Amino acid sequence: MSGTQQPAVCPRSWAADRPGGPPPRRRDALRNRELLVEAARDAFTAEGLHTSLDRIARRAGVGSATLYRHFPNREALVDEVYSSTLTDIITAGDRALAVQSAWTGLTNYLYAVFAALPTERGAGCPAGPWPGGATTLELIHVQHRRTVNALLRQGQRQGTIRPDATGEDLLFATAVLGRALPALLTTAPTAWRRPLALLLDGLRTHPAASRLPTPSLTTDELDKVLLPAR
Amino acid sequence: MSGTQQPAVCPRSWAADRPGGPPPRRRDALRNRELLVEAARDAFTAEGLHTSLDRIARRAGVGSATLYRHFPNREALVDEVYSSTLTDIITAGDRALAVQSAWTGLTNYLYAVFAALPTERGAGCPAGPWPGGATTLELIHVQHRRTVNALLRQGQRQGTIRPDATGEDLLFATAVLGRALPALLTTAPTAWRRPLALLLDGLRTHPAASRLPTPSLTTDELDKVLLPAR
Amino acid sequence: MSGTQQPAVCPRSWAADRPGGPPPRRRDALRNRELLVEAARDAFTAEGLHTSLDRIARRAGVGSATLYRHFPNREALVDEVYSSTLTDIITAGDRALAVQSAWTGLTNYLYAVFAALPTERGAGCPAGPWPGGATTLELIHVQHRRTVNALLRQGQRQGTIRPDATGEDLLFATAVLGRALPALLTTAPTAWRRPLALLLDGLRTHPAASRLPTPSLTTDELDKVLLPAR
Amino acid sequence: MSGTQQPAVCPRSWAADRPGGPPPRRRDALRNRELLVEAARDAFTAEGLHTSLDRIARRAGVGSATLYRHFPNREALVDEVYSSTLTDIITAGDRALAVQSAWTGLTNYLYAVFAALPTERGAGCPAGPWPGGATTLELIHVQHRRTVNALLRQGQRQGTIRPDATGEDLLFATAVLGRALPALLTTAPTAWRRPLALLLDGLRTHPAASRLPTPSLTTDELDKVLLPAR
DNA sequence: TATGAATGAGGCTTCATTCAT
DNA sequence: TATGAATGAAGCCTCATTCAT
Repeated sequence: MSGTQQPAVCPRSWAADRPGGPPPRRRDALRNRELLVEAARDAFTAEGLHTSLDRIARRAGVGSATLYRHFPNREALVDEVYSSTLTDIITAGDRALAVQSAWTGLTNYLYAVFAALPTERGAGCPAGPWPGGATTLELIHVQHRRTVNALLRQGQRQGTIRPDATGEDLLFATAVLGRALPALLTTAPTAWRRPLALLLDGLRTHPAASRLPTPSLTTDELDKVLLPAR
Repeated sequence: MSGTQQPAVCPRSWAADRPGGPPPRRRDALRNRELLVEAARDAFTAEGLHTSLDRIARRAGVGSATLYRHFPNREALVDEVYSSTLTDIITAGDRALAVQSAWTGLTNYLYAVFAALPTERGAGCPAGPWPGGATTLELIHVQHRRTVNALLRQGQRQGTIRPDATGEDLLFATAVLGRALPALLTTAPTAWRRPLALLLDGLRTHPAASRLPTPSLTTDELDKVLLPAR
Repeated sequence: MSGTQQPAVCPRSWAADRPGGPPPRRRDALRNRELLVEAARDAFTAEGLHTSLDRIARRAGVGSATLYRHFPNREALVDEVYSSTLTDIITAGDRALAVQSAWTGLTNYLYAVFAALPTERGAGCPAGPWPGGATTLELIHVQHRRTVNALLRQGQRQGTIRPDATGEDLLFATAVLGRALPALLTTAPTAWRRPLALLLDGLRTHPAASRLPTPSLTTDELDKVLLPAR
Repeated sequence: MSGTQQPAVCPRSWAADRPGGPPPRRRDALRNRELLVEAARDAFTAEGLHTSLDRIARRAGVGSATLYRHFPNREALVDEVYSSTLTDIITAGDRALAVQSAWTGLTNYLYAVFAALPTERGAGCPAGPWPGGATTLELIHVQHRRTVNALLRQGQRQGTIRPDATGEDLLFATAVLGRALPALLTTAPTAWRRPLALLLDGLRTHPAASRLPTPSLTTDELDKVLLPAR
């Protein structure tokens, strides 16, 4: 997604080469920090944002106090985990707003957002409601809202999006779909494309003869995705 | 039309008049059982399937041990709570399959299902993945799948539903939307209608000029629904 | 001290014989409650109001969750432990205010208060500052202040107490002395009488030829009392 | 008059010019040591003898391991912090013993001691019991005892101090009052003078018409001093 | 050497489950 | 039988102390 690091949206990435910032961290500490973020990403994706921090620490192979040294509370960890996603989403939003056709922009944008969420280099997707104070998640939400609202209004002016749809409709629908992403991750990581396409088709004024992308989930995959998590 | 009680789908409802079953319970025991199921329904709907069982017992005004006497584990309770919904869903499915137009049937069916979930006499909706082994929920899923698949195929034969959609598409989308119901309950209990309508519009071959039902969520409502849970 | 139980000041003693109140507790639960209060009294007295609640539970021979069942937080426990002391102090205050000579009243009152604190049937004495929210301790403080202020003013009007002393002087001095009581408990439980007598002698207008009460601490006792606690 | 440094009472002050001791430290090491002692003094005074050592290190701007390098355990740090106070106390004691009137000497001495405790160049005052093995505090106590005993006996011989008072009485009383100093520090740093004056008035044989020094605590100040520590 | 980092133990609190009455 | 009570395990978090750089 976002090839270049945008400093403005990367509030915590204390890169070691910043001259005026805090002194460069120790090698092993950085390694541990990485391990923790990875473990947290996995855990958040697999078990939701409310997993046991102790378990995250164990997963990362460090003591729980080490986790707390790096991240004074759950929110700080959440923020860190999702900060790269924030970058991606802002980038995708800016790009979409620059496109002539709002419809194309919206389509591209939503695909980009969903693609950014649950990948190994992206950030995973928060399962369920998130704990208060996680400012990165809130920023993501705010940015997403800004972009979606702008594109929607523009599309309605251009006549490609049904006039009775609201930003809230789209935001709610994408949030709901987004929450299902973790369940897809291991089984069918791109399966979100089809419901998204259905949603978009339902949203436009003059549906062209669109084709649903990616193959459908199989029955077994659906079972895996929906039935009791662990 | 399966108006009559189907034993096969009522695995635990030890009705007092079953001849071969356990002996008829004392009046107060039955009363307690009822209270527990009610309390559990409310609690599951309000706080998700992982609420404290202690709190459910207190809500019901009985001791926690009484809860365990009636339901040996959480799953048994979950099953019982959702068993009535199962009946509703089966009924709605049978009714839908009897309709000429599969499209009309499907539409009616889905609205009926969602309407059945979060009501006081229905069952509420499980928030998030459920604990292992909850058989009633699985049965609901099986029945739902049967109905949806049948209607979908029929609609495609009748030319009203896009041919590239699969049952899995629809099942996944409705499951995902269903998981968002609890969050809507207190704020906007019918807000699911609009995303459902969008989905259906995206699903049909020749979209008539449909109108989205119910007013949209407001921005504030959306925030309440999506932002940090309490 | 207060021979008869005064209901008004005994907010938590849910005696089993109250008809309209909560149902009588189970025998063993009451026993556990007693054990916990005893253990807490000892622990508070010996190690201050900030001891580990876990240790109190262990001392009482119950699981820590049992402690929390009986007392939802530290303050509730503190309140319970010191509620009987509150009764004593109020009683002593009322009695002192009824005496003609404010000087006699004050003397008797202070001796009574200190006697009520660190005894086996009294309540022990909070070592150091107490955690917020312990309303019984605050009530004790309020009552004590009321009584001391009244007696002091009266004594000054009667000419027996030096006019430049304030209620705050006396309250501060007694609080400071009170905080030393736990250290005395095991070694010389009445040793507070002599500093109290000195204080009172310093407080009166025409010091009669008073004698200090009780034998003085010995050198060894003083060491035990002052040197590193445990 | 012990104006000069007395080695016997300075067990840990590894001055750089001691011949037989450890080799002279590097300049920055000495600096760090100073910083640590300062930080510890502040922290002990403000938060009691049980503050987090980590916080002391951070306050001093050094790593926690540096603290441990300089002071192998908490007690060593406590000792060092209070060693300068020890000097003050010895000095004041010697001066007092040289005065003709034991009463005057005692009075001056006690005021000097209390004045020495909570100042920036003095040492602050340990709040509550101190951790085992803090030898400087013990030395302080020994010296204090020596002085108080001598003055008391002398005063009793001179007829100015009541004959039934013992050194232990006075030592206990002053210790108890001393423990309250930290609480006074921020609110009313000289408020100890009034209870001390009361005590002394209670102690002398023919009380002259003394006046209590400093204004009394106000009600609000008393509350701040006594009520729940944050 | 001085440091930041790591850690294990311990305190607090809640909860699912079992037990004594 | 139904109950309130008890419990142990687990999560959160902090701190004294030790370790690797």
